[in-house]
Amino acid sequence: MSAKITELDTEQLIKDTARRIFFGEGRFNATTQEIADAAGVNRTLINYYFRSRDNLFNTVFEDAQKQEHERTESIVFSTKPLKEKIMDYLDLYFEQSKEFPYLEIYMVTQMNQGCAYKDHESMSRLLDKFYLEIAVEMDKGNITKMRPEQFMLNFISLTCFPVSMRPLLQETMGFTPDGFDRLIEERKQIIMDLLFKPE
Amino acid sequence: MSAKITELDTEQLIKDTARRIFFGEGRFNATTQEIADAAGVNRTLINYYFRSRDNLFNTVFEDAQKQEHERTESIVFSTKPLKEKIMDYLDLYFEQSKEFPYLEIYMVTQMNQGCAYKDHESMSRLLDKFYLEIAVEMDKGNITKMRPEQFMLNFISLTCFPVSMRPLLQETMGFTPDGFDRLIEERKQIIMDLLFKPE
DNA sequence: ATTTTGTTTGACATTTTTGTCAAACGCAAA
DNA sequence: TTTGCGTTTGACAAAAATGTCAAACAAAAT
Repeated sequence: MSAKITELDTEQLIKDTARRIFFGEGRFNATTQEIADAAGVNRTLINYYFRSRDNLFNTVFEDAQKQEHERTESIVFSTKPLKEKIMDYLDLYFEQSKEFPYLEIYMVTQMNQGCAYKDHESMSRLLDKFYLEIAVEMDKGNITKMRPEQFMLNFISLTCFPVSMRPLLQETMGFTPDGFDRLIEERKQIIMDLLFKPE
Repeated sequence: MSAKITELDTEQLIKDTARRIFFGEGRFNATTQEIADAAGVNRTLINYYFRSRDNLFNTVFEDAQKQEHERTESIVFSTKPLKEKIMDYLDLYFEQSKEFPYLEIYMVTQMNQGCAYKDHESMSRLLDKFYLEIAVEMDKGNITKMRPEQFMLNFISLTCFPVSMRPLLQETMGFTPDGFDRLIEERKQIIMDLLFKPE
């Protein structure tokens, strides 16, 4: 019944390192050895704390999923008007994408390998709330009328794609890392202008 | 000096199968055994025709890159007006995405693992041409003024993201496969309306 | 000081995946 | 028929990655 005080929990250290390698560096099939090395621990500890490699992967995956969900929830269920919520989300997303640019892509590949989404319940509550607010703004004439799902897709696409596909886009479109950062920063305003009608 | 007439070239069959597994099913770390099985050939043939697994992967990757590039080129360098080019691209993209939804994601992960983009030369010619046409339309007042790169990003994001992230979106947003197909089909018009000002 | 408990380690076993090779095969040319 | 040649195969070797285990260790509890 200890819990080691000397340094940060080894278990957490392994998780953090794995997360960085997966979502930060995009090295989705890093070996347990590589993760252990990066964390500066013995590889066997991965088995000690997480039975198997698969288990570590799932744990890290689910943690990230949960965290992202919570952050989104706290924005969507705040009392601010929709427009501000969307700006908040843009800030949050572009910020976290600096640390973990590959998170969504990883989720897609996982999703595809039979890893189902966990919390349908709360996700659909979140979507319902969001769709409702969108519909209201459409009635007020602040947003072009369309199915709320389409608005949602527009919003997410414009926000996430440049971040998720950054390596590809940066390479093919011929940007320097700095240049691309500036491009992303500029996008906040451009996205808002696309989503909402001018006043 | 034969070239086997009985059935399609084995070499091509392997390539096609690998392509389907990578880009069609998103199983990016399929083993050579799995690919051979899917193609209905002996695994050793992969080594016979493509020396190594890596070599097969690269070949398939470069072929796809080249093919996509050619198709894009033929649209961008056609004589049609910009608006029609963009509609053509939407059609092309949504069509091919039915067969290979994971192509872009695969490229991103590859890109990240040190696989550089090949044909910078012709890509930048293509982009220049495109940017020029966009600028002209902006002057005419048909497109909201912004950096052409941003317009490009908007266009690609709106088009590619829903396709690339389909497994994730479908799952989290609670769509049936058919429902999502309809959503995608509806998007063509929605994207056009977002990109161009109403006449 | 000794025991206990949770952690860490290295050596080893197992499993998975890839690569090699000689022999078999089938077909067309000599 | 036989020879030559590209293709195909299964058995085997090698490599890479994961998982297990007993023993060492270190710190707290007795």
